[in-house]
Amino acid sequence: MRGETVFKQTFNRTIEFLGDFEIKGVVPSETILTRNLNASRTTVRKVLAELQKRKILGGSSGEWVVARRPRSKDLFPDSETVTTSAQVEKKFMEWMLRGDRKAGDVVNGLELARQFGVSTNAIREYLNRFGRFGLIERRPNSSWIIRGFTKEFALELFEVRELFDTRSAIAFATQSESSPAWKTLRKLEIEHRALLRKISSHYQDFSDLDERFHRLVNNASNNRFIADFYEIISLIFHYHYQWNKVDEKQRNRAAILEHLDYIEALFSRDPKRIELTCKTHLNSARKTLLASISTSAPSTKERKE
Amino acid sequence: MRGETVFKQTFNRTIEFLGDFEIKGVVPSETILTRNLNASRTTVRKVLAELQKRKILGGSSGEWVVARRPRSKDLFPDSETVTTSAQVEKKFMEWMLRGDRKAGDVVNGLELARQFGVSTNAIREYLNRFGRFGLIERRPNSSWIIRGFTKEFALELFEVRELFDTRSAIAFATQSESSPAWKTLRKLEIEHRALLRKISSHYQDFSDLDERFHRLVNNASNNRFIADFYEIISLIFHYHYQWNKVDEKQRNRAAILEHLDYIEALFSRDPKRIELTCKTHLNSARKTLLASISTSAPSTKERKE
DNA sequence: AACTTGTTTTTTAAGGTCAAAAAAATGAGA
DNA sequence: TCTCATTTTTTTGACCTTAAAAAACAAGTT
Repeated sequence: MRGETVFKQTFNRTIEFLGDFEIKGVVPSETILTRNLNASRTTVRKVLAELQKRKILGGSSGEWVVARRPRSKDLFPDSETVTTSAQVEKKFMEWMLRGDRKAGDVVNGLELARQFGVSTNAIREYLNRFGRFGLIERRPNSSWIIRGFTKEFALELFEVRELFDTRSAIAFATQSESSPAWKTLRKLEIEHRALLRKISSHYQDFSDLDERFHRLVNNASNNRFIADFYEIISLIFHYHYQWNKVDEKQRNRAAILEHLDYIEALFSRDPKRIELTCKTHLNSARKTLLASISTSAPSTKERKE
Repeated sequence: MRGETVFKQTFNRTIEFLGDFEIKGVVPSETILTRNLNASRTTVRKVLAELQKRKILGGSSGEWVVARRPRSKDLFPDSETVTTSAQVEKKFMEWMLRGDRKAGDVVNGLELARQFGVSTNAIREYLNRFGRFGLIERRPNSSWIIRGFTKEFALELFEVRELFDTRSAIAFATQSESSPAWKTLRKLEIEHRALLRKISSHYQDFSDLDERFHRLVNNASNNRFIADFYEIISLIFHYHYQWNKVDEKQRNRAAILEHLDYIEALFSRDPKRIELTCKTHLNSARKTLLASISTSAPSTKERKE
């Protein structure tokens, strides 16, 4: 059966939303809530009913009024608001990137299902979607096998990334002066400088900034395949950097400086300069990733062709 | 329940395989059959049992002997040997590319399942895999929606293709002289010339040749993401060209000539020339594809952001 | 006249179970 | 070490239940 995660998520979001309201403040209409909370009216109504039951909302139907300030106790715990698929992703990425997976090993769907506490269906669906990330490979009528988070993987990933990023960067520079992207870029530049100042304590904030910056540049290409590919990059980096803490502060500081060069180049609109700064940045990113990949020997169970 | 398509496929393949044997010829061991037929031993044994039942094989177990020549009547009909997933692909592509799908329309999994005569699971699995082709888009907790086989799609597809193909072509040219790819290329060149001679009657053979040629070049890049992307190209072209018969002979003739130029450039190993011939070819391919896309107006049901 | 909301009904996707087919492992004998 | 018989696991694919979305509609509001 379907879980109630959507309802619980929406419920929590509603409580956050109501946090800004005064006691006896009138709650907006269902339609407006639906839009703001990004859920269907059915779900919103269920949430409202629950809020009334808990005496957070009062007033007769037709006009809801905040009866008491919601407390953090009212929130559903995080553990109940993650969908199965999100759980699977997290657990699978951990299993894949942190576990000592060797090229040629088989992925046992049934075992994963048991291990993760989800149905085989959930695993199957995830594997199908994850397939395009290039870390596993399907053998028809048989299991998936692991290609591994290897040096080759990183090199191939960066080969394509370089092609796409340089292209996007040039496209970015040729946008019209009035494009809102320029403003966003300026904001990001300021954020970069701000982070640089408090780098020693906040260096962990970089990964988010990094993602936003590259996504902005990539969007300029306006190409779904390039955008799609960036999903792969994001996922890999998101999980991998979570666990790679070696020299993190140092690395992030260097990356910020590279970004600033890159941003300046974008503002200059000089293609040569853009290409240069972009490549410089990607080169050190590649180096970092490669350095973190343990050069483990291939499994004894070699893949049969 | 699972169908018996693998068994039936293997059965047919076994019969073909036995076609070369004499009456009373001894059949190879199960292990060897398993290797040759590309199936598991379990399936092979099931096939052998069936063959005995039909008196095609005789002799007591331990050593099978051909008892009678298998007849084509013994084969399972093709309709019973296609897996569900293959059926879904074919039907879906037809539905997607031939049907009058508008951007913004929703994909109704349930209805497709009914229409195609398969389970909803099969559809869901296919959609998940098909998602990366960029023709449909997922909305969480809701249906997939159609992005459409539009002009933009073709342009974005070719933008990436151009990046990848030129890169692969250069990589191809820098392969060592001893690489077997050169021999394959020479063979393909000969095939191209042969086809050119009998173009008026055999022009339909081009699509296969086209695919093999481009795949060869792309493989030189040795990059899983580039290879993966070529799967998209292949699928689109495979289905789309099946139905686009306008000026086919003419188009194919022109394409062969372009290929020959391209091949010659590859042999010359001159990067400039390679890039030029490659781009020329891609430009006309793009033109052809664009021309075949009906410039249909977007659906009235506009997609809500 | 567009926008609410209460109510009800219909559809659809998420996510689970289960049976059978196919694959893989095990064992025993030559 | 290669064979085949038997047993165990795993994948495939169909089915089923329920949460969520969506749609429909009357009645009330701005």
